[in-house]
Amino acid sequence: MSDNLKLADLLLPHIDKTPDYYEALYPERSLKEGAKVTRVAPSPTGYLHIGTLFTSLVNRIAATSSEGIFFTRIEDTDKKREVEGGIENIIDGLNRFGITIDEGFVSGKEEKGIYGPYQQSRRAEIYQTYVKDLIRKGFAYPCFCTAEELEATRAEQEKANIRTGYHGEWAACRSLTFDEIKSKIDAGIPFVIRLKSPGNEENKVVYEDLIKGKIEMPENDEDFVLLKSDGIPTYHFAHAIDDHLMHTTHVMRGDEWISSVPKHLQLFRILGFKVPKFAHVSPIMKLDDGAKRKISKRKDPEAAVHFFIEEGFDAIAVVEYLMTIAASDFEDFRRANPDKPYTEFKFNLKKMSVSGALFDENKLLDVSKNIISRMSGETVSEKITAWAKEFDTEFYRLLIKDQSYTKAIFSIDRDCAKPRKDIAKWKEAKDYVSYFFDELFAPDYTLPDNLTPADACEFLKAYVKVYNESDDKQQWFERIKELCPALGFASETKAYKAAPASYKGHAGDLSTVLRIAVTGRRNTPDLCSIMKVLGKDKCVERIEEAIKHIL
RNA sequence: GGCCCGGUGGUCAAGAGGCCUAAGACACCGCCCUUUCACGGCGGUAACACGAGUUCGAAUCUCGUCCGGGUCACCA
Repeated sequence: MSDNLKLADLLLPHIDKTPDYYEALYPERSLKEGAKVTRVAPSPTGYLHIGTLFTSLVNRIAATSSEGIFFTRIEDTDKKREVEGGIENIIDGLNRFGITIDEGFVSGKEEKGIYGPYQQSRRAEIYQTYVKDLIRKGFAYPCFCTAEELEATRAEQEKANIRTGYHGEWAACRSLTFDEIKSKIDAGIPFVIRLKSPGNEENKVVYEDLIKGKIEMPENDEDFVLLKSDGIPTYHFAHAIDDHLMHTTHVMRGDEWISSVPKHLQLFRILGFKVPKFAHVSPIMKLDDGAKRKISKRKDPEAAVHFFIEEGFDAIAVVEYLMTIAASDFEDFRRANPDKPYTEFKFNLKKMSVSGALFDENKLLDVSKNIISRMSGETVSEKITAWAKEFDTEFYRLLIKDQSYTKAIFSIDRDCAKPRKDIAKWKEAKDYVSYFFDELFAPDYTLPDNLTPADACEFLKAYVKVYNESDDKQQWFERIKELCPALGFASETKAYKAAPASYKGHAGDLSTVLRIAVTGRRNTPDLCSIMKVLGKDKCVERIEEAIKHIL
């Protein structure tokens, strides 16, 4: 038996399968020509990050556009960084944003698909089988170096101005004999398995990135770690094995991975796997003190997608905004098809930005306003109620007290040809509708400069007498006009503008007075509708109260 | 520092050698519409990082400079 075979058995004695077993276990997928199999492979280290949402969305839409498959895989190979509930946080987060998952973890607990397990910590045996095979073939070896030794090597390299890393002659354990290894193993010294890299730094590897284009880099010659001392693989190795076995056609991930591509390419080649297409997406950036930088989990609240939910952004608004960043032609699609779901958009990798976009809250707000303006009053009312239930109990109680009243409030100036666009996030709604609830009503009775308290009150007193709840919008305004002459105001704005000196003001000014009296503010949606929702008793009560304050 | 990637208005971007006197969207400003505010309409301010080259012709191709970003782990 050759040393390599003996070594393989010595290092991984419990592994009795060969790669063939798994190759047969996970057959090719039968999908239509051109279908993309994509995935997102988060590690459960915290909350769903805006960047993860973004790449998930891109992967999802790429699969959808090609009638392919999008799956999730949990990369929990680093036990130290894992957090409780990490999988739920991420997967349920994706669900919350409407990212449908065809395969893998479809919820925090439930897994679907025949290429599993979709969690790397449960795939140890698979990785080890392939590693064992690599050892047999002389492409991998055990390394017993301690962190201190590695650090010392590094220091020495830096001092001598040599490229750092575990490569070539610096790969101390590369040339260990079988007997040396055996005695270390017998002594119980922990070890990792490293790749015996056949690469040469002088050579170039070239690959075509679907987003960035042709990229040329030095070949990998680093004997990087395949299996950590706990027998769990590093990202690089797990990526190669999993994406091969799960038949991923397009690996679309954050562009921080670009520099690792030579490692991956080498791995795929040595393992005899077909190389998937790579597309590296640029991160979402943020402006910090005038400098552009990647949104960071630690510094930026908006890194956690939960932030947007709390702020009251509708999930679909965030997704649509992300789509505008993801594809430069998405806005054209949206304009041409205002009512189609974004999932019908034909996504093309070529339309993805090469450089990272700065996160633009203004744009998000705008996208959001447009989306909300297209929702029915009922939908808006339901969504706001749902949001309040989670984040503002005081508001929630008011909203559910009388649901038809709540619905009526949010239906004003909605469901029409020119719907209002003044709500961009649910958090704003409370202030926006506060005057509909006595508990929130905080009036400011300050009159515009051109109106005197006396005129205002005289008008209000007269108005109460003629107010008819069943008037339509036109009749409603007629009432105000009719009161104008007696008060010295112009019924028609044009008349006033033609001879401002002859009047104290015009009908519009008096409607402002009424608006202030009823709502306690100068700017609101259509007053006639508001008064109808409020009801005559409440309006009269408000007007009488206002008169007391104005005088 | 080595290796990669990028650089068009404040932001996102269109742009593949002549169609560029450089689209569009957001933001900002002005006007119009209008009973307020929104909406809508019209208009405006504002950009090819810099320097060489290639070419009849460069935002577009090449090189250099500068500036940003990423990466150099038993993290992903």
